[in-house]
Amino acid sequence: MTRGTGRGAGSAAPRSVDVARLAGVSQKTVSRVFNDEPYVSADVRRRVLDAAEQLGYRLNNAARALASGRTRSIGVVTLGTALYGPASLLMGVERVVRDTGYALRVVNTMEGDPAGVAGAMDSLLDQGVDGIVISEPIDEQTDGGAPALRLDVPVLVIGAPPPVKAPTVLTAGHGADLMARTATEHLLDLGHMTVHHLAGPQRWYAARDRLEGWQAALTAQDREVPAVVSGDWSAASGYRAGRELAEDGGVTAVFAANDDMAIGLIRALTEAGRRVPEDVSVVGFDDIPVAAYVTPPLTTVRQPFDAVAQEGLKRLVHAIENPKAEPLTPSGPPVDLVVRASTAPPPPSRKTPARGRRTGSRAARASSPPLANGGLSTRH
Amino acid sequence: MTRGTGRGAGSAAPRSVDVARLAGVSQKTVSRVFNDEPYVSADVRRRVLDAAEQLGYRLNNAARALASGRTRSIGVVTLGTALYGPASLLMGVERVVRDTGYALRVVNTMEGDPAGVAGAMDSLLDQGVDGIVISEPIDEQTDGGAPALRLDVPVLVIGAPPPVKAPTVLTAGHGADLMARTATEHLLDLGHMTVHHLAGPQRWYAARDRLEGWQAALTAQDREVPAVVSGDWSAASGYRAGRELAEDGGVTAVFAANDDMAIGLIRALTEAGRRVPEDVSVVGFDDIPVAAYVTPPLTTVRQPFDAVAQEGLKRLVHAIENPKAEPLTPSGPPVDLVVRASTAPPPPSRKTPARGRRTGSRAARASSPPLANGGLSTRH
DNA sequence: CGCCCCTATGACTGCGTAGACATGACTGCG
DNA sequence: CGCAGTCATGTCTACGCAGTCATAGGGGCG
Repeated sequence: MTRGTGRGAGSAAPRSVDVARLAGVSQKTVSRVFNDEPYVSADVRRRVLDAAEQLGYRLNNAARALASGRTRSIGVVTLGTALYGPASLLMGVERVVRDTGYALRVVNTMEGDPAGVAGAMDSLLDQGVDGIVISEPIDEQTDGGAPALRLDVPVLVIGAPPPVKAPTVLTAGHGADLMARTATEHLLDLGHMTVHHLAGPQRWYAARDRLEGWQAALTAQDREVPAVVSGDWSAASGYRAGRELAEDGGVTAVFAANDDMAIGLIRALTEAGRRVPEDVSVVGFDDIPVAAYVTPPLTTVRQPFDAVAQEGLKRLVHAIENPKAEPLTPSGPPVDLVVRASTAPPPPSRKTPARGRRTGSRAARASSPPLANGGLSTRH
Repeated sequence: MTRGTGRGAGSAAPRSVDVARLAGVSQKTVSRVFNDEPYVSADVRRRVLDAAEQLGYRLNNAARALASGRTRSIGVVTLGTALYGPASLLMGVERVVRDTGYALRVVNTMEGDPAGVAGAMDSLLDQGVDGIVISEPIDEQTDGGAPALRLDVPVLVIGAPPPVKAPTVLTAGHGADLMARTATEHLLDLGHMTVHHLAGPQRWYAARDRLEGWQAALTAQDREVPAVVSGDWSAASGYRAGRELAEDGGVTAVFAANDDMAIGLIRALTEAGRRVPEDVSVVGFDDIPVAAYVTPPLTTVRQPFDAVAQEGLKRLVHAIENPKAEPLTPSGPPVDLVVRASTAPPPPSRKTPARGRRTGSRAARASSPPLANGGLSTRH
């Protein structure tokens, strides 16, 4: 019963007529069997499948697509990065796509890519996909009103307001603002007067979304909204931001837009002699796999990538196969704050931003303490 | 000069005949223009391109594939994980594939997936790819001699001995053993008597490769080869391993098969009161983006993912387009050890494994010290 | 008992392109 | 001046499948 993979060298690939001949039926009947069409007797179906296996027959997708007008494939536009977020999302999408019987075509966009998302989608359309998933559309030329793309296939945009015109436009992955808000509130609840924000690049919707959630949490409680420091998602940029923030003695809590930046930030703070979490609390975002094991274990917000991918794809496939009304209201992803050891109540003494400007020469005093909870995470 | 993306609703997609009619030439000439065939006058080419733009024409890939027998696409089999290594490799592959004018189809395999790599390749063959890239073939049924797959397209296997039979089988990404050896030697050079190894899952070729490099380094210098501790690439498994290793006072240096495990390991050691790098040195593998910013900054080995992808793909495409001799001997990737602060000479005193069995109750003594080099990395 | 509908199958054809071959126009050269 | 060779273009058709319609047998039911 082993799958007949490949065919012997030399002979050309068998076609459906060959199978038909061997099974003693018409080519069309073979087609019927392989498409699970009704009105095929059990006996004929058996004969056809046997013949097909014997010959090592497999449907020719090109011919199939040409004849039917559908490619049974879905294209994905992702960022060309190995960042945990985009990568996880892609993996989630792949799984769902394959489960639904579609094939996956992938095109990256690089930040700074002149063609950008438009070029990527174009490339997918060239390939004739039946639907498109856009993950984090960062468009270079977003300045003006980039002439919204017009497509003729349904589109699912993850995490951003759609820059496209298409028969169906779905969105998924909203709710990051809520999660950001929860993270910020966690810090306020611990007693911090306010919370600083280490933002991601503002061209990313995900970054803007988190920033808004942070702002909302602060203004809802009438807290001062400190100036935003920005990074580029990398730990290196978090480190740079951390050096700045370390100079401001008034900083007692920081919400970083992702875990990598949070880790860089913590390093900078530590080197500057600000202990985490005793002097400064830090919250990250994403819950990358190492978050629980860095020093100190990082309090962060877990993103439900799989759920987002699955839920969104389900709706996309539905839209592809039923070009009627767009149903299925998206379900909001659950907020999942993971509290570990990088957050704590603020230091008691200091009340007004003590402008104790520290010089770099003192930096070596750092020492990060042991963690109370042994690095295990607790959910919220 | 904006690209004419999409077409107006209602009207069907224009075909090459439509373009031909408008340009006053034959359909075949349109085909010639779009395939960059020779023997088309500049004038005609212009007219055709103008007509095509005017109509918003784009080649129909299905028809093209059917007529030519080639899909101009390459399939990739990856692990369904967001692990830094596989994800980086995928991104690298995508870029190169698109640069060479091919489309990318992706299929994941999950560890534990019954269909496994065989199923994934099958799915790609169904889609009619012109070539296949397999990244880290972990096959469940590798026990016996899994009936090697037979394919009719060239295959590039990254990081493993090929489990397939195909017209052309290329490999890339070897050399991890060398890098592992270098990492191990770095520790020996610092004065450690021997080096322990925290290995990855042995079903992964990458894991076996690194283990071999480590062994080679030790035996080349007649060092004792300690028992191997294994993990599953995750920081969590590294943490578990770290708890074991922490009980053995003789451990002064550990080479972990990837950075995530190294980070978990360091955490466990730290919690157990073993300081890194004063008491125990740790080297990782991969140089993930946060490696420079964890505490302490991680000494690790950088993998040249992009170079491997690019070099391998170049050869694959060559094999696809020239079904003749397989040329282009692969170039070995450069070893790139990044020395940071997680490695140091061994503690002076202890000469023989001082069986000073420490109890967990003392764990809270940990304290990780400041780093000399401010978290910046230095190359080797 | 005859009519109609449902099941099971086949014949024919179109999908849009590229390959094989044909056809003219032109060039260069003996 | 004529013939071979090159360039530029056209004609015809296969690629392998799924849609459409046609056909033929078999009940159910009035």
